[in-house]
Amino acid sequence: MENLLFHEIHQKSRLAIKEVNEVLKEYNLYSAQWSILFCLKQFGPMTQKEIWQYLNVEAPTVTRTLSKLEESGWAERNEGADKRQRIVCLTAKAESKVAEIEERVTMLEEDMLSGLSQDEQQQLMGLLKKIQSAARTEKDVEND
Amino acid sequence: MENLLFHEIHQKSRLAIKEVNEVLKEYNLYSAQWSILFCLKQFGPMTQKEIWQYLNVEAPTVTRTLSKLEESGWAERNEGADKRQRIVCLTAKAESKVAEIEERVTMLEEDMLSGLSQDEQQQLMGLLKKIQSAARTEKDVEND
DNA sequence: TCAATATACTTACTTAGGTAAGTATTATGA
DNA sequence: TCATAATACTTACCTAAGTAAGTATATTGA
Repeated sequence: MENLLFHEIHQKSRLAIKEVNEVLKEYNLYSAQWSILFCLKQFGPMTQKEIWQYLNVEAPTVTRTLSKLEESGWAERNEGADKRQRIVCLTAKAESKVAEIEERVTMLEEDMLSGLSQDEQQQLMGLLKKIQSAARTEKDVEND
Repeated sequence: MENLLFHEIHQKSRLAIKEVNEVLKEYNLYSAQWSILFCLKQFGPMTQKEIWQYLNVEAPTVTRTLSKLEESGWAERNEGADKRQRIVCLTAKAESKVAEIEERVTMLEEDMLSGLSQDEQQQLMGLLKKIQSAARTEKDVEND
């Protein structure tokens, strides 16, 4: 990565994960696991496909992370009507903890963003969204 | 990761790595390996510590990546005056290829950023830099 | 001087994510 | 109907990066 912008994005991504993990340590969780718990809290029971589509990762990533969440008693996978699907939901333990964790993580993120005004945060988001795949060059955008 | 800003940063970080890897595939390289080659091209021979400090990663990460670069004939590690240190440099093969790779990667990155004006790119950089470790809250900043 | 400490790097183990290929189930079309 | 194709998930293998602990060399201070 040599454009300084991408370098900086990569750095901040790693920093955020590191700091979130520091908070999650107390719950024996990691950032990727938390992202799934948060997802389930927000949307209720979901198939694995719905999870990886929402998080924009590949299917195997979710399979692996869910295996750990299941082992550690945060999530459950049940057979769906379509037997290929597995319906994922939070366990009782998770239900009782997720709100507390969310609060802690939100506070951390607000701290990390405390150097930016609300306006700047929105600006930042807007600018990030303009970064696109190189497969989609200027011409392609016309076909939206 | 639940603040949408951090989610977006994480997504773009992964997207950039994925696309850079696509270009590097042709050279049998990966993004982390390229970041070290680029570093050596820019600064000349360096110790491993200088590399991991510049890239802001941990020492073991550089050890591992260099082992692969050495195996595949892109980098060399020589003993320094201080025998604890290993002085890293590019091989002849690397010297002859690095400029070409840099051009390809730069073009890709420009494509990905083509939706942003020069001004917006600088804005984005400035905003990213304002994201800080939560260990450094507002009060701490005073002590700079 | 030389024992204690610090430094540079490595090793072992873990999470996170990607691709490719495999399995089981469902949907489709001749 | 039933062979073929598509879908949902899993498995195996790879890169990337972190922490903790280990090794070898260099530095420091009593």
